[in-house]
Amino acid sequence: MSQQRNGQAAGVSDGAVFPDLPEATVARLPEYLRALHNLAETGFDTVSSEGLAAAAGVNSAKLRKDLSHLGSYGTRGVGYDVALLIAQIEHVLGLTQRRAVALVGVGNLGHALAGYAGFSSRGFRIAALFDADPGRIGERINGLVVHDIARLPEVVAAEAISIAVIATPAHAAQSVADRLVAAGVTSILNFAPCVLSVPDGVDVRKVDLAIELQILSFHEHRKSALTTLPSPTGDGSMKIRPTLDGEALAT
Amino acid sequence: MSQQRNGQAAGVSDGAVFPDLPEATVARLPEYLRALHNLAETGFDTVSSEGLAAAAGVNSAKLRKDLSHLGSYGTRGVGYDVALLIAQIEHVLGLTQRRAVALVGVGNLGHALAGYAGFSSRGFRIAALFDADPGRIGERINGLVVHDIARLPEVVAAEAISIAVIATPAHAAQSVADRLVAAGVTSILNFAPCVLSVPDGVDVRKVDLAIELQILSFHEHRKSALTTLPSPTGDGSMKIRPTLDGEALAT
DNA sequence: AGGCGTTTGTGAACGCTTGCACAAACTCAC
DNA sequence: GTGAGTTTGTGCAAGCGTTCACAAACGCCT
Ligand SMILES: NC(=O)c1ccc[n+]([C@@H]2O[C@H](COP(=O)([O-])OP(=O)(O)OC[C@H]3O[C@@H](n4cnc5c(N)ncnc54)[C@H](O)[C@@H]3O)[C@@H](O)[C@H]2O)c1
Ligand SMILES: NC(=O)c1ccc[n+]([C@@H]2O[C@H](COP(=O)([O-])OP(=O)(O)OC[C@H]3O[C@@H](n4cnc5c(N)ncnc54)[C@H](O)[C@@H]3O)[C@@H](O)[C@H]2O)c1
Repeated sequence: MSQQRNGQAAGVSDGAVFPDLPEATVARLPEYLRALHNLAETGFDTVSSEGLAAAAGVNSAKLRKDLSHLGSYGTRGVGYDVALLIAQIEHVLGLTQRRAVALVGVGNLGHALAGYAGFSSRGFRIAALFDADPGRIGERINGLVVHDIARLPEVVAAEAISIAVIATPAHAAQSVADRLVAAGVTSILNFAPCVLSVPDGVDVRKVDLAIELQILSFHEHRKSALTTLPSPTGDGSMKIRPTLDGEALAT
Repeated sequence: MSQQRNGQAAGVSDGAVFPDLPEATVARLPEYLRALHNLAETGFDTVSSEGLAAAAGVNSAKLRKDLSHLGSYGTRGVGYDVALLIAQIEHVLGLTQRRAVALVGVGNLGHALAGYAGFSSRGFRIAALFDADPGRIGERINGLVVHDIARLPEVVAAEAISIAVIATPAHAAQSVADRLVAAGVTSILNFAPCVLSVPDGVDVRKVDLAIELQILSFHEHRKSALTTLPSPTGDGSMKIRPTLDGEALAT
């Protein structure tokens, strides 16, 4: 309603905090945010839905509908104010303050994550590292010391940690998740290839590299199968390469 | 139709190769496959849709509908033959032969990926590593030598690579993608936080860690906002902790 | 002030996805 | 062989997400 511009959170906290934002929209807001930051660095003050949609790689109608869920922050005939929209999305995503994140499992992958600069530039701070290997405990990585996993409750409470990343082997992941939940963590990002069971109220998202590759593999499989059948409509845009699968031929 | 059991691909390649498999189903097949492998190692010969659904973390009706798209590979009153279903899903996903994957950008993350054992156990083989940094070229990682990115066309052709992983900084990713496509790669898994533009016929999937965390952050934000309002239905399962956001209070 | 080109916000239609519920099909015991 | 119990495969309806298309709103130029 009132358009005062006292930094972020301009006249938004007057109602509920978007209890019914569609999940698909939530998943895209971070993409818009990244695109907006790029635009801001490039010097843009405003951007049209068409322009932002292109930068984020989505349909412009979808973008407008997504943003309309947050309220009316665009100006017809002009577009969206980049800085205002950044502040608005960051507010909705709860990024107005930097969130503390715990990382459990400082192995191969964990080391890379611990040293990743993209965390802090996008609203997060790795606040603590944990491992169970006595040989790893005490090691310093990027200014952080690796704690014994036994100290989880203590450190989680002290650092006000609510989000954790699991980068342990799969066989340890459920046990780690249980301990995280017991320590008060309510959001988990899981890199181990297994399903985690957690109580209601705890969110889990997973990243499984092999699954992504297998989905790509399916489409590769489908593409190479198409080259074996003469296309009824020779569209010409498909590059016909010798099939590497050689499987449909084996019948 | 005919139920001969000549290893994998039993009487399937007689039609088209699943041109209309729903995308949501394709994304879940790898989950089922992983769960099935676990079950097979645990000694299960058959599994019910209920059991497999629980192991994969999905609804059993959804699982049955997904599998029904592949054909009838279950036995009513019994369940699914684990080994047969594994072979079937692997066939559909195009995993009957190990696929060669190129990895571009052997930095922090790339090192972890290059040493990851989960690739080879799930149908893939890292066939080549590439980087642009002269200091990195020639380095040996896990038995593989890091090639100059300039040798991309040559190596991609020699190793029959159709899938590539991009683990370079974001500012280099589009250029790398262009070179990959030019070299004949038709599927890309992108870890750089940026949108890639590729021609039709090339598939891109992205993994963005910060996006996952920001989605979790949204739900954290929503949860902590709920604790400030007295819940109309005190369900008791929600653990009320002092709000760490302190933002809804600032109004 | 008024008209014109531009862009947002959104109603409505469409397609995809999910979940229920149940008949058909199978095994096993006797 | 028959009946009881179990589990698959699927029609159907409800929900969710996407896209189109357009009126309302805005800036700008005259
Ligand atoms: N390396 C990759 O590129 C990659 C890619 C995708 C997924 N993953 C998955 O990420 C996970 C980690 O992979 P990695 O290559 O880093 O493995 P890793 O073996 O190198 O590291 C695992 C770490 O977890 C620690 N750990 C084991 N049990 C623990 C416990 N109970 N509590 C705390 N810490 C414990 C180990 O001490 C070790 O430091 C695995 O599940 C793997 O499948 C890895
Ligand atoms: N490190 C992580 O945990 C992590 C997590 C999520 C996403 N990412 C993303 O993954 C990417 C890599 O991250 P990183 O931490 O490994 O960065 P890094 O700087 O450690 O490694 C990047 C590597 O890419 C190489 N490179 C640069 N330009 C190249 C080009 N044109 N062709 C080929 N190689 C090139 C560099 O020489 C370097 O070896 C980044 O986009 C990052 O945002 C990293």
